[in-house]
Amino acid sequence: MDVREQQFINARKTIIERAFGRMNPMQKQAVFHVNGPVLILAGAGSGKTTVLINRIAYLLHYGNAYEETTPGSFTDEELALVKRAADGEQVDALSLDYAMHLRPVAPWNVLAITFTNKAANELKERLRAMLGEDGDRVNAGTFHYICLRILRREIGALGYSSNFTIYDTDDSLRVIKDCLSELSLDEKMFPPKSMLTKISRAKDSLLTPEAFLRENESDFKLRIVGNVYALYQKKLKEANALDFDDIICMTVRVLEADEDVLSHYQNLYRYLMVDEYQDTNHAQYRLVSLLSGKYQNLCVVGDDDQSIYKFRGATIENILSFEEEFGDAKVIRLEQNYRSTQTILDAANALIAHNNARKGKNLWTENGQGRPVISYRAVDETGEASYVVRQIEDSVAKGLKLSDNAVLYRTNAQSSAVERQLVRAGISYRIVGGTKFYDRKEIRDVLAYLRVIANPSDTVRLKRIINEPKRGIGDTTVSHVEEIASRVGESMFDVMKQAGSYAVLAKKSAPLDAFVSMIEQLRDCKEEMQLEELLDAVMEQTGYGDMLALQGREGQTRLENVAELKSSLIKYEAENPEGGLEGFLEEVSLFTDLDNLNEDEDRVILMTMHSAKGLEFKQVYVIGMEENLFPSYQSSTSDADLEEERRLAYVAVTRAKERLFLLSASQRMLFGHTSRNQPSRFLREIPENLLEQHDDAARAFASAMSRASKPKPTYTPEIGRSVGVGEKPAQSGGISYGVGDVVSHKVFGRGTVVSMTPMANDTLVEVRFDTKGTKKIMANFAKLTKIDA
DNA sequence: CAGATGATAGTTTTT
DNA sequence: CTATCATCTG
Repeated sequence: MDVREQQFINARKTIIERAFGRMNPMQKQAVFHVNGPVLILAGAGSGKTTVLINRIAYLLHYGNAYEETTPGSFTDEELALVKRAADGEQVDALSLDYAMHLRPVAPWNVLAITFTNKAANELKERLRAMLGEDGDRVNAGTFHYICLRILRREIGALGYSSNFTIYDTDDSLRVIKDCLSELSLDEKMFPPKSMLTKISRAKDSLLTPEAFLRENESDFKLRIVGNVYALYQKKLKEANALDFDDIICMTVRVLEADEDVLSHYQNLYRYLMVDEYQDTNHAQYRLVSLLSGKYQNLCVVGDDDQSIYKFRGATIENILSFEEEFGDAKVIRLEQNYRSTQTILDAANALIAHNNARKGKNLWTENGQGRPVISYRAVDETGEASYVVRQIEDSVAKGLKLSDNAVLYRTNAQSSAVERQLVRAGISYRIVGGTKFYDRKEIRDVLAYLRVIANPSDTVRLKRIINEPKRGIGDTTVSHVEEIASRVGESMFDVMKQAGSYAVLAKKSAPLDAFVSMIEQLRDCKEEMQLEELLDAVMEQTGYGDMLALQGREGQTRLENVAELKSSLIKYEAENPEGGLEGFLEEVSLFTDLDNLNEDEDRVILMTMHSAKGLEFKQVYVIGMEENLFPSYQSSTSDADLEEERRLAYVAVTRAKERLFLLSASQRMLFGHTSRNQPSRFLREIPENLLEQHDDAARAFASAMSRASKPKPTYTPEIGRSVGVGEKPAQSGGISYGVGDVVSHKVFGRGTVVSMTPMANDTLVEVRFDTKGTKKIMANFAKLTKIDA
């Protein structure tokens, strides 16, 4: 290469480098290396989304100019302009771009795949903010969304029609149950849930029912799974339905089946980026490797230490063996953390160092040491929760917002103790996860109505609502209809239309006719109504609204949830005037709860550690740091499972920006039993010099002992235990009543004791008063007297 | 067919 | 403990 070319290239590099001057050296490497496979090992809080955004921005503006070694021909004037710009002189941007001989990549040739809608939306938003319209033209979405786009065009090749419907886990479970009863298999012996999991794993590994059966010929139980799988798949196809796993593996099949199709998408998605690569399963790996097969411009971002979804089929091997799978892949480590204090990172590093199956990384920061990690051991879950609440109150007193505080736990059931204390303290909070909005029965029912209206041959949804509310069409009738339908080869709905002409259905033809004409009437409404009016019509004409209205307070909440669905429907219609009912239903099937975590409401956030991935908070409280709970007792048997739990701990710890609290209780109520657990091994794996330890369990024990030895015993609560029904606390402190007793209060009148919870040196009594509702009262403060019932 | 009653089984879950 | 579900009875 001649001197002149060298000068041109160097000047160009300088200019590009300056354009991305905010990035650290490692981040720059990741941004500029766009050709060929790259693995970016991005530690927690290392700015990986920023890297992805900038990488796309670089592609769209500069193409591959940074690493390009043969710029082609250019004039002396152009060289001069580029050199002046490189020296820092202000030059006209457009002429400079022209002089640099850039070959930018078209936005539609870039595909960025994420796992969650939330991540996809964040990506899209930031792309638009940075690149305007071009940002919008970049293909960005979840695996499922991207695959769905491909399948709507291509699935014909597999014998499905392109208006297929999507079954979620609950729908799939119903199909499995049908399969089991059809094969006369006992649900006790073959739990539908674990059947579904096994089938799902098979699909993750791209095994067809036939292949699955071939592989497991010798195993009796797995052979049955294979048979269920085959029938399940047949039923899905008959219903023209795909489950979540199908969305991925059918796409793989479509691409494998036809070279022209494959080549079309390879050319379209010339630059491929995959976020959270550690969570991909085999099918997703296959998809990615097919799409990138031609140009090999594949960039995957992930953190092997944050792989926490093995139980759902993710294989950490995808990331661990990336270098072998994709020849001469470049590996870039992002280890500088912009989120947490060094103390928090030291704790996280020490913890994760106990794992063996990892690439190895060490996070560091310029943020400074910060405060020690607090380890607090409470007497029980109530004590744990009230400590959290005290700390939250303190933080607010110091000027933090409620939403700077997040409480993380291993299982959803653990939230309730914290909730109780938050309610008592009058602190507003928000729970993420748990029963999700779209998993609520009333929402699923209403959506099922809409789906049946859109497509009467959707049998799974039809069966869901055919007798909800009750309209005299019971199980026997339904199975008669089903049987006839499969015999004459018509849909259930069509059979019901002519109920009169089948002997077994003759007696039930009145309710069946009524149901059919109701649905058909609603179908007509669909044509002339706005979506929200259609929803109202459904609620009214099906009697579903009335049914809920009669269910008291529970029903009210349910009605409110339906109202919420209505508002999301209105929102959809405003944003997608052309979408129609079908469009809405499609969007809904890929929508989850996490997507509307509203960041601007000021509330304490409660969620599982799993849901916390990708988020950050100034103060993080991890509760239940106890053996058997976390790590969970089911994972203590295998090393691999234990390592996954440790990664989960790592994820939880690295959510904290400023302060981290690790809490445990020496005993807690779990499934109705009091259990005592040792502090979690993860606590011991954090070096002591990073921790500030408090032990209230030991203190409470000590003070209970000393008080007990005094001559005049005062009431000492049995440490933190709520007193059960029929039990009375030790006769003391003038308390003469127990749970279930009828008592009298001078203001509230007569009432029944619901619960008694010993507190510091008093007892919190919950009383349901006959006329004044349920109140919580401190026993020493307001005297209650027992009345004999 | 519908309501009631007892038995039972309870991690995590981006789509 | 508690929500859910299969089974029983009117």
